Amino acid sequence: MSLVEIDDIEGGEILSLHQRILSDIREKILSGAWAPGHRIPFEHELTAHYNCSRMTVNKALSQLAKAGLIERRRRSGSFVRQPQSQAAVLELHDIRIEVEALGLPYHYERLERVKRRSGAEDRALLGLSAPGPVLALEGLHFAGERPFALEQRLINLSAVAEAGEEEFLDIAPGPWLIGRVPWSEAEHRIRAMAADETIADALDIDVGAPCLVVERRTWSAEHPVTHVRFVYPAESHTLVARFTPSQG
Amino acid sequence: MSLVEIDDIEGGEILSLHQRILSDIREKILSGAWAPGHRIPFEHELTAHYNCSRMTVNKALSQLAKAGLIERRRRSGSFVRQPQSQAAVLELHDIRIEVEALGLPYHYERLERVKRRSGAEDRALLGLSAPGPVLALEGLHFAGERPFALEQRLINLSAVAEAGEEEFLDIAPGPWLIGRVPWSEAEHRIRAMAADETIADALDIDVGAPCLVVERRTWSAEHPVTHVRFVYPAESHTLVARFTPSQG
DNA sequence: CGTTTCAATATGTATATACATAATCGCCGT
DNA sequence: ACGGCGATTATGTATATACATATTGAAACG
Repeated sequence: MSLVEIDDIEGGEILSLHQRILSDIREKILSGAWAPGHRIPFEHELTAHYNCSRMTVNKALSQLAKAGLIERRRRSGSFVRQPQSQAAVLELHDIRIEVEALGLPYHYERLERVKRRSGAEDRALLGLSAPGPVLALEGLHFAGERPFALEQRLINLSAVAEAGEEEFLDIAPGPWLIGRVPWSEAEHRIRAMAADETIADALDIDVGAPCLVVERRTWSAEHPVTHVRFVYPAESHTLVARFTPSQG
Repeated sequence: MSLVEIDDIEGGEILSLHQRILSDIREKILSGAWAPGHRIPFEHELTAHYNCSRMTVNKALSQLAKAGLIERRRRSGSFVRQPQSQAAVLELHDIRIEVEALGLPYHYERLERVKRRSGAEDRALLGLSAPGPVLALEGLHFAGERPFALEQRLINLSAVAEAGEEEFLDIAPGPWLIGRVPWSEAEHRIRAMAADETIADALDIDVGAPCLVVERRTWSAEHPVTHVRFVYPAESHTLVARFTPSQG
């Protein structure tokens, strides 16, 4: 397979040259080093840089083009595209990735954290029949300095006890959970809603402004794990779900 | 570019060999001719069938694999994969069924019907590169006496000529199309938006009220078929998508 | 001065070839 | 029968090469 050892970002991984080129360029774009509109090196320059054939470079670039990260123009070269805020509904979306795909710095900020015995409302949201300990979290995802999404989350501590020890001060609970709890089932509810005062305040928009609300319940082996509600200002967000492939 | 003329569904389009192979196989799989688990021809067989090099076939198959339609196993061949749990969001959209599930009488009412040559905006929505005839429809779906959703639709008459003869007075174009045109690909965009005057008027809600907007583009064998936008008043509608993780 | 033409250039697609890798089948010896 | 070993096979990745196509910029022309 003609493999090449590469010192990758985290711990030496073995990547094919093709993948190496792909991830190099992707990294440059997502990190913002190459801003939208920037002309990326010509195929023949990359060919020289990686010391490989043009076919290999071409394959990588074609793939990036199909993924929508770059745009290729004959005779002119290849350019970093203006990103569109998109997320596949079908994947458990990671807001960090969405934000970074926009070329903006991401951070998370906790607003509230309460441990309590589940009330009726908590149980309805989680789908629990018996009372038990839950962790209620509220936090803001930022794109640059602007709030990008408000997150309101319940975690069933009977299913994920370790979560009770976490502060979630500046790490979002989503990625944390995904790394720890294998989910077996999820349900999304998507709707529009007018911002009430709490939401308007958090997201810095007007009361009554339209918002997109995505709620997700997740189960692991029949046990409810978490319920989360993401609230996005309407202008900032479109969900995209595509069926049958366009690959990336 | 070594182009090949293909007699395609409507009006000869020019496809590269690579794309021809891709869509051929995709069609076979999506139509059900090759069921999940079926072993698709070996690369060398396709090479012979299309009279091209293995690289070309390989590229197409790799793409299908990345798209998740097929699975490739060394020494064994390539197999059609079990379909992914994607149907969730897709199936949601027969509005009659949604309404009837609520126990309310359903009917559809046409507001507008215009046949025209596609302008720039039409082409952008449909994803067409060249101008051609389109049918623009606007209609209302009712639940009982109340408007349930506003539908704004474009149909590419180059792909579905018969649609030009239909009046769509009280039958919705969605079900009509589904019965006639096998779709091979669809894209959903979901967002929230404030009602403008047109929408508020049609749906009998206030200007500025939040709405859920679901847009769908559908292709059949690489041909754009239709673009449709459903606008729901926020209170009336929640999308639900349930799924389990699919490996791969 | 504007327009037409043409060559240069970067990408797009295809070829033939080569070797690596993973999985399977069948052979073999115990 | 059983387990291991090598040959076979299909895919995976890469090479060098060739020619097509779109677009740009500059030269030639009226």
